[in-house]
Amino acid sequence: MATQLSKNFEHQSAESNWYNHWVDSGYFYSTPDNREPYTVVIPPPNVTGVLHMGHCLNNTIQDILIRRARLQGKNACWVPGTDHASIATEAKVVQMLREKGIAKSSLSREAFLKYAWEWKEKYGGIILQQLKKLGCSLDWNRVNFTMDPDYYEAVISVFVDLYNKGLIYRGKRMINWDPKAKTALSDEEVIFKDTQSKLYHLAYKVTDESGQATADTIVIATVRPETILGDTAVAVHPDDERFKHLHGKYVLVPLINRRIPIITDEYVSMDFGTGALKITPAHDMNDYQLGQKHKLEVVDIMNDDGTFSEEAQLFVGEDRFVVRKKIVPMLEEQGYLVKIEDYPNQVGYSERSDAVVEPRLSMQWWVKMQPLAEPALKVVMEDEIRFFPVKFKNLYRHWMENIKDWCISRQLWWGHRIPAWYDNHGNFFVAKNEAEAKLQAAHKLLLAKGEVITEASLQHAAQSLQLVQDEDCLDTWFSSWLWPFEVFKGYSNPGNDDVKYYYPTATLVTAPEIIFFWVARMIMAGLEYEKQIPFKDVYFTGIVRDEKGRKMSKSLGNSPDLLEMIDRYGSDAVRFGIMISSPAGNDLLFDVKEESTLKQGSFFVNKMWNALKLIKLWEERGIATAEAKSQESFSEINWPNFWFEARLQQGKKEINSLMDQFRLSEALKTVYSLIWDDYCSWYLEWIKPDFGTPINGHHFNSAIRFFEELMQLLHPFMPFVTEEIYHSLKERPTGDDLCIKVAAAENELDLLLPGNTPSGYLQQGELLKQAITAVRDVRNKQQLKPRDEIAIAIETSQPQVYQNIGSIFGKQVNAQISFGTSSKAGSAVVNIESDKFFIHTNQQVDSAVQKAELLKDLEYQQKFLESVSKKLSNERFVQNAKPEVVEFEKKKKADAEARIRTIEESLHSLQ
RNA sequence: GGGAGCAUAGCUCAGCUGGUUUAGAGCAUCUGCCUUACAAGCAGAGGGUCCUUGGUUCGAACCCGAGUGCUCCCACCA
Repeated sequence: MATQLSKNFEHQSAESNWYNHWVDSGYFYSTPDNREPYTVVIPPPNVTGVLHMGHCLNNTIQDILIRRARLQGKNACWVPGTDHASIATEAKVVQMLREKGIAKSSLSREAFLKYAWEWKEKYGGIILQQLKKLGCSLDWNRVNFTMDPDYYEAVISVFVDLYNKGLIYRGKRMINWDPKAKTALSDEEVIFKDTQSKLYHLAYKVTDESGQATADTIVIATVRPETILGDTAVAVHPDDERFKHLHGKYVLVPLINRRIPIITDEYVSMDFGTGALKITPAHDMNDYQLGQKHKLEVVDIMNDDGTFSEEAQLFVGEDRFVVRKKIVPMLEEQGYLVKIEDYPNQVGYSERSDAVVEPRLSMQWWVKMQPLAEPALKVVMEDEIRFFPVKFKNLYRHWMENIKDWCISRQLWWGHRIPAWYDNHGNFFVAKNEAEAKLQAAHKLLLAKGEVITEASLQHAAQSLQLVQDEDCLDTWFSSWLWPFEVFKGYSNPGNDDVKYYYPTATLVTAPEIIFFWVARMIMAGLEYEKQIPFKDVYFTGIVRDEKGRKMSKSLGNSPDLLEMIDRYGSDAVRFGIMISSPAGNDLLFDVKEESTLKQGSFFVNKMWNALKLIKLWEERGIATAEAKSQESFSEINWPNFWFEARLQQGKKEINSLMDQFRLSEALKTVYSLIWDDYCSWYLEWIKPDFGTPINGHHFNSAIRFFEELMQLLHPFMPFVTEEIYHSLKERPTGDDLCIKVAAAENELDLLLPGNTPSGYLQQGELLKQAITAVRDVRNKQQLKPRDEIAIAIETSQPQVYQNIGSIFGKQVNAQISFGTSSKAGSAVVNIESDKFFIHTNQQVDSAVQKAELLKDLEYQQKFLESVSKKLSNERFVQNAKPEVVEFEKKKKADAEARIRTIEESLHSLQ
């Protein structure tokens, strides 16, 4: 029965219909069973995020992997979820409040969090809805959020556990301080601006043994002369000859005459400034580290609002910039100032208040990384976890071998609050909740008082205690590092069926920029808490750039509106467009203006749609069911089917191997060309019936079966149009959907090719294609219209090769075919291998064109022969090269010689 | 400053263990076609100093050294 197909694939309605059908049929839901699991956990997008190109690439890749696993008969489980993203979300909420005229500082923590949760309820999860439009086959029964009650508890409990294991400690750290907003800033919130600064050269007096100033001085260079009041050393390079006589001596800080040591460190560069560096541990990141290394005193000369403190001795209560203005003339007056140079440098400004950021020491929480990093490095180096592409192994090793402790506290409210409580004696207690913290405090108190500790006395003492919880939150990554197992409640409910079945997960797909933030830490947490790696393979995607090579970002405004693109081109086309040029780990240029790959994608959809229309047209016109009369005619009739079968199996193997290596864009290119070139351009043309004749039944049935198999191959990449075509090809019983149709395993690929090997069919096919193309080329060059009839005489030593393809050949080039030597004056000639094709036509052949073509070919072959002969006459080549290589060169030589003979004969016949 | 990577057709990229490479694909270009699925198409064609340079080798796009240009990550230099 005839099916009415619309002119185009109507993606807008079809895509959402299919998606709903898949979800309603439960195809994306997974529960443990006896199949092999294939698990992927989504890198949780920010809860308030919206879909951008990065997500699109990342999630398309995951969907391709998951859908392929499903078609391989595995139990595919893709877990969705979102991240609370403390900094980003808090910033958005603060901005929203500011627009309403509410300052965060005017709100209590509770009131702020209420706004934040309202915001999350309103905007959270929009991105997950957008992923549905993209076709992502996520298990919607398993949505997780890093601040779900269970998850929150797991994070807190991991903190307490690591603290009890001695892996979490408190320590001072240099942070970016905003003196205007009086808050700490994360590195991401600091904007560096090019600034024209001045470099002040200051002379420090060197002291003698009694501590008195001598005439000797050492000159340092600084852009912040006001900070000299906090200096606790002067550093020089140990090999610097200019200062060797000063090693171990002391100098006096100008104006206040504090005695500080001269230290040596290779950190100091000899060729910058004066080669001598003042060290101010309290007010400079690097100085702080040097200070730690050399156990220097820390003198903090500033208050939290940027004014000078008592410690400074001078300018107490005055602003840092005022001090800078005042101190320079003072230094000059007293003879300390040697010179002032212009010096362009970068100065950090607060993203929020535009104040110049002040590096400042503060108490933070830390995770000791060394013990966690060692096993996590090992599993990657020994390929228990494989990285694609491998180049990231090096990067990973370098970082893991030089790992620094992880600062996990953030001066934010939105997130997991640090489970530490303080009493007013400077003690702190780490516990899962306030009650437990109080018990700890009570225990300590009773112990100190020497009182008897009983359950009752503890409870009693605890009741009267007042503790204050730490104000800070944990770094977002401190929750997301638990993601691969906690989405299955692996920590909160250890050893449950889900975590046993799904963990370790199969593949993690993520961006290389978070290899340290996230990937490395998940490996650590997985090994620490599940005693197993969290995933077997990590696929690093590229960075999406625009046509000018710029990273796509909101601030540049060069990120296209994805939902609009999906509306216009369809999800399949968008997926195609983004995948066709994105090899693993390589950046991918996405031409937003031209949208060329999107167009290519939608052209491809259209092409397949038209192939479907052709088959439907054949069906309408009736199918010839007559059996072949003989074995010969059976082979001849079925030759295109056998050829395509062979080609298809070859393609499948190639695609499987590419997919196994995560070479997804190449796999897609291979399917694309298999469908467009081999199936549409060659196969369908070869079986196309003559006008007015019905299609042969063997051809029709094979065409449908091949189309189904091609749709199955393409389905992971372009799920919607493939499902639609699959259903349009035939009536299907309920539940017969491409989305879950398990493909034959590679070792089951039945060739069923009678009387020949696949390579025989493939070779014959190549010959046929070559012959057709060559004759068409002659037609073009001789300006023969496709309708002009011609006759071709093939002169060949092995006519049996043409037995099954002769008639197709004749039809494709619109020619009468005969065999034998029948060169005629005025005919054109082409050479395929060592066969000659004489083309007879009623029209006058342009023999100059013919001759030129042949001579060009001849020249090429002669040069080729020359290079091969040269190689073969090189004794050392014959001696050293592998025998098979030499053999091959000999064959190349023989072939070239035969070919040259053929061309010469053809040329001769033209005379 | 430290580390990593890249450089092949106009553009985006393949080219795996050095020898089917006198280097492939897609897009773009050019020519001819409204041929009864598809002009969003069909048919055909042209297009390369494999960044430069030195070396290793019988043999280099591929391995090594140097140079040039670009990109990314980390630390952001008094």
